[in-house]
Amino acid sequence: MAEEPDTPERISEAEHAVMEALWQRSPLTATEVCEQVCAPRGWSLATVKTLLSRLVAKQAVATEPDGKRFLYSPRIAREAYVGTESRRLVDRLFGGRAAPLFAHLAEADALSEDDIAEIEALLKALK
Amino acid sequence: MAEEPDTPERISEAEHAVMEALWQRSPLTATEVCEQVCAPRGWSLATVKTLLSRLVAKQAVATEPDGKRFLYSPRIAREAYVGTESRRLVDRLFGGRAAPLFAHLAEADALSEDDIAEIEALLKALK
DNA sequence: CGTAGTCGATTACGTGTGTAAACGATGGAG
DNA sequence: CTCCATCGTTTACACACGTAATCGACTACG
Repeated sequence: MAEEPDTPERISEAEHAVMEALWQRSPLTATEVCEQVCAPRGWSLATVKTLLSRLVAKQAVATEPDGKRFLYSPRIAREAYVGTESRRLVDRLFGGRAAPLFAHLAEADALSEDDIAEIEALLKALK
Repeated sequence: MAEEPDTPERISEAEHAVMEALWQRSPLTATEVCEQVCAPRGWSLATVKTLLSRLVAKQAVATEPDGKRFLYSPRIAREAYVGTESRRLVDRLFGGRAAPLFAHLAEADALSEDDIAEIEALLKALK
């Protein structure tokens, strides 16, 4: 019984694209997912089906039968995914500290005016 | 002629560990790199040699003969690597905007007091 | 001078990933 | 009822990655 809390299986980049589609709107059929992601990436429906299967195996998406076909929905929250992914990067590249990442983005001119304003507001809220 | 500016070959996670050793101090021999990275990861010297070869193939590190053995040094700057990697993440997860990343880190309590202070200082400098 | 150790290069092998075709069931059109 | 369009599932395959043993060359010790 219940070891479902899940082994946090890694989601690959291609799989992530599928997750994004599902996070945007769900449940979706495989065909609908393809409509969202196939064109920009030049994928075929078959590819999307494979990715969906793998995501189901990884317990990252759930299936719900709808007549003959299945509907797919995310089983993990976007926040969780985004959280572990950014944490991984910050750990790997910046020794777990967020400030160096921020400094790097600043130096690389990756911060827009809007970004700066927004971050300023967030900072104020944090204090 | 000259397509050396390099195909921006991706550096894998294991390879990145080797790069870190070289960024910290270089040039190093394969054995010296192993001294830095083998123990924490349970790698053998053979593994490090393979990773070094692959990095040489990817033009990410340079070799310089030193008598019988080779000395390895990074051919790409840490800043460049860190830059493209963080950019990739921000693009993939936050639509290219840094502010949402920051917001996420804030919400996840991934920001220490020091981080906040440091970022505040950076912000002030940016304005 | 031969032999043991060491170095980089070559080869190996299992797994994950990207990408997809083939197959089998099934539901809807005629 | 029969056949075709669709599903999801199974199988495929090349390449990247993690991890390593082996091989051929060379050096240094004896």
